[in-house]
Amino acid sequence: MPTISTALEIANAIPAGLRAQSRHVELEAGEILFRIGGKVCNVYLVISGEVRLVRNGLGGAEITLQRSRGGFIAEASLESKSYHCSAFASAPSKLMAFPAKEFREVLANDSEFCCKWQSILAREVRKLRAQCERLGLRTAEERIRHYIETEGVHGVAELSMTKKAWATDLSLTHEALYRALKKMSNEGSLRVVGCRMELSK
Amino acid sequence: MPTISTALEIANAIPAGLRAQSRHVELEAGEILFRIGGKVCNVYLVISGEVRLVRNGLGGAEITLQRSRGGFIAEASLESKSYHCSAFASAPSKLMAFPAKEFREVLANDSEFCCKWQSILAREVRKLRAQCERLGLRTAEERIRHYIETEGVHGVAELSMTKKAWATDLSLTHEALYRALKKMSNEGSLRVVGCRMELSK
DNA sequence: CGTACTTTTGAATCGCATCAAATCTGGTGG
DNA sequence: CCACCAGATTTGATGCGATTCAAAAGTACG
Repeated sequence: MPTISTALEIANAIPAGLRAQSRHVELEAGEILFRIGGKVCNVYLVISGEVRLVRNGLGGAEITLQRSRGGFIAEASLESKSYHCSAFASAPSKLMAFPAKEFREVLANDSEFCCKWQSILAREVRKLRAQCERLGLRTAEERIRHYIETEGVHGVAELSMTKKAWATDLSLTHEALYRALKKMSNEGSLRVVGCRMELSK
Repeated sequence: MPTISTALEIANAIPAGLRAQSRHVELEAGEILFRIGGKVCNVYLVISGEVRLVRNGLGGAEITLQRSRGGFIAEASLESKSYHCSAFASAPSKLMAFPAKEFREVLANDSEFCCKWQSILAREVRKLRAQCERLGLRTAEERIRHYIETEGVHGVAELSMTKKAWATDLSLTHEALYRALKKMSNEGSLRVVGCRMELSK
């Protein structure tokens, strides 16, 4: 079975009947997708851009629960009547909206999709755990190595994004990332060819 | 429905028939649970201690994919024949071992458990995403605030661990955590009473 | 060709890690 | 009950690495 990871691959795993009921949603930067407390009408799949799930903390500070640049958001809301957080686009974004009611029904009745859905969730769990470990590393170099080792194959990873966006994923400033890459290149521990990152030792 | 989060609550969500087939496993620090490439015989639930999933990177460096101090490990292995990583106890640990074959069968045939399993996975996903966001924050104070806001209720969190262990969760040294807590207490933005953390502004 | 964005480099600053050591705390055995 | 021990908690001094602010150079695209 092929690996399911990108948003479009996930979209293809969804039964045609349900996919036919989906709407395409486009949001400008800053536009709100749903508000905390609102009725759960849809489950969303982020195709491009960036959507943030947030809650207001004490003193009005905004707490980000999740930043999604691809994949499902609000899946957990399938189990509840109202949203536990708000969502807005932090960049121009494209999404697919699936009606929650029908999604639940398909999940309950289509055992094949049920199985695939579990697979999607399990994969997401594994990916997130690796990301947590990566973010727990203290230096830029360690995070870079960890990324290439876990996201790549045999010490080689092909970036599907700009280095600047990669820096955000690694929770580094782009300056810190560029400097670390150069240092590693100079030391000979990494070869950088365009978007191809190759660990050498 | 009550929130399922601790390892024991998860254990209780498992059908009695399957639970009856589980074994208790105790590991000393350093003991190996399974090796990469080995046949997937069991799925494990970490009750106490700490288990790490690791792979060898290039040059022999060990890459940690996950550190679990409670909850399932190797669920993703349910879909594969052999383990994609190795696992060992990094502290004296207690686990429950469920036979993978039977686990798969129950998951396929017991629709109630199937539903609950999805719920467990979805909850894990949500928790991990919040943790990723937290680890992406740059300062000790921000991570502390984020933890209390997301793991607590109305700005109040009761720690179920020592502050030292909390520091590990926040990916900080215990010294950095202690200092940040004191600074926040002095500034009046946090009240610390034993294990009770209360944000005030 | 111009504009927007990424990539790159530099200098100053800040916060955390590290190493060291003292104090406190809960639990154990004499 | 008290001495003792292991671990948690706390404080101090120092250094390193990332952030921040600034600016220049490169690049893709209309």
